[in-house]
Amino acid sequence: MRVVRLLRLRAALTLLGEVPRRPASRGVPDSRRTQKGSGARWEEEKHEDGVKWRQLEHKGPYFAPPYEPLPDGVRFFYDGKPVRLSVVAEEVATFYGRMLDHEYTTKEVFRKNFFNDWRKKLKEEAEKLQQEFGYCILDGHREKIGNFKIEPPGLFRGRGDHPKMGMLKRRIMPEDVVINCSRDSKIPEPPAGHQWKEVRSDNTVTWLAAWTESVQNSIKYIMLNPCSKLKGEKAWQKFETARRLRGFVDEIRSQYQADWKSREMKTRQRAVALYFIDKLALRAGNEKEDGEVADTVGCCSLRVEHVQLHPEADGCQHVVEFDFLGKDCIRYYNRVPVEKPVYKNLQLFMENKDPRDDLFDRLTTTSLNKHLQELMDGLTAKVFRTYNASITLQEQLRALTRAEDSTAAKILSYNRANRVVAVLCNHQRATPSTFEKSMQNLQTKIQAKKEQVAEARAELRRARAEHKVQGDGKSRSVLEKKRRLLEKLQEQLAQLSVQATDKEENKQVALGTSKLNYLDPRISIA
DNA sequence: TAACGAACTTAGGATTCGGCTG
DNA sequence: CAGCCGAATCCTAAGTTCGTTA
Repeated sequence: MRVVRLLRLRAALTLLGEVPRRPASRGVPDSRRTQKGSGARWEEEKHEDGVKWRQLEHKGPYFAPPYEPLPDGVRFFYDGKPVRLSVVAEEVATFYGRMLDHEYTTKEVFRKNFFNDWRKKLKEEAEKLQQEFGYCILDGHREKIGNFKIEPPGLFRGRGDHPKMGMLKRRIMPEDVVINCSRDSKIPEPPAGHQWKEVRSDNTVTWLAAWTESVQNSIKYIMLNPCSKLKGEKAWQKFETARRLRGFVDEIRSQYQADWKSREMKTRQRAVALYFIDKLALRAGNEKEDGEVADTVGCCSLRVEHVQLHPEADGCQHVVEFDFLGKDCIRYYNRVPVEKPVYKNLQLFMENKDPRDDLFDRLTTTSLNKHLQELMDGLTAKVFRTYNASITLQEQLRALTRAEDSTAAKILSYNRANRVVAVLCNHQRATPSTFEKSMQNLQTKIQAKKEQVAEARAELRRARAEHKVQGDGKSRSVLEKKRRLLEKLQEQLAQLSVQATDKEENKQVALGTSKLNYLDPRISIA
């Protein structure tokens, strides 16, 4: 399966072609609101600065029908909860409902067949929606949209200790939605009896529709799927920037090391922060408005209470202990030995401060990124995460694999390398709810295998004794067979315990995020 | 220059899919 | 051949970055 995926990636990559140059200026070009000639060929596209498309046509977002109470006596429940059904699914459900009194419905086969077909109907409908609303035409090509459904209303549940949890996320109506498409395209039809808030034609942005969400008052967008050319090229550029960093990183490192001794406090703080971003792959850490969102931090927003200094720990000198909640309220806990000047600087930064004070009080993400921009065109804090994730993957793969390995061995090594990256980036997950059970199953298997091994060992001993007595060819071949059996079983046992270790180590590590966002596919392919 | 806002990427949990196994 | 389990996909929250505005 994974091999197939890589092949697909390869195909996608060869399609990507030349990487467009980054626009020199991000100012709004003249073409912002005007329609330039359409129908240009895909490969020959050369957009002016900041222009994302020449032609964009789509059906607008899909609005799920609003809830209407069903007439008395017509209610559908699943697992004790009322469910809302589409017209078709509802009709099929009534077919079953009409037969409730009949003894058919007590028959397992009848129930199963009905349920399977009913589910098929729901699936068909999802496919129909995907076909109708799930694609747009961008510069003459049909592209998949990432999220074409308007988010349904509900109670907001932020992550972690969110001050706004439980607030109502109100229903979005067409009157809330701004549509973005080509001026000369077929303007999407709003649902019957409604109007769009606005229809505009801005080809300097990539979104197709947008609305303001009612809990945080932020804008939500409908955008293209990651497999689209637009997103693919952007991802390609991201990895190109990370690759370029490789040529600068040595010098950047010597520079920030030198800056640890700068006379200016601001520079020292920046140098220590950058060291953490580089070495530990911490996020930039923008300031957040408190009371509006959960209290989480990144590098620049670390507070004194988030670090502890140990002159000596774990047999190392100058150990820094980090303990804070990062993005999505995922805990970051790490003890790292650092260079002496870093340690001394941290002592200095923490002097005469309260636990709630900023560790880097002279530093903001803006000033840090401004500095990085001067060191390399396009360099920002997050590039270090991409760079370090990709370089780590490459090094791990180099160390773990050799060309003659079997595909299975390569996949295992790839997963190992992937895991090292996920740990670096602190990509965690909740231990799966099924973990205990499946681990138990595995342990049972291991136990059984151990018994088999013991049994085989005893049999081998017996065969050996037998051979000593008999000394003929037949007893020798029995002995050999027992020996091979024992070896095979021992190998299987080893395999199982590796599996168990793997499972245990993986239980809290999420591999998907790094695979998706940080690992340059070209490294995987190579 | 700080605050704000827009646009885009990155993230974990829930849900669905699909291949494997006993 | 169902039932299990990990992977893929969906969903949308939570970040980063950069331009604009006060």
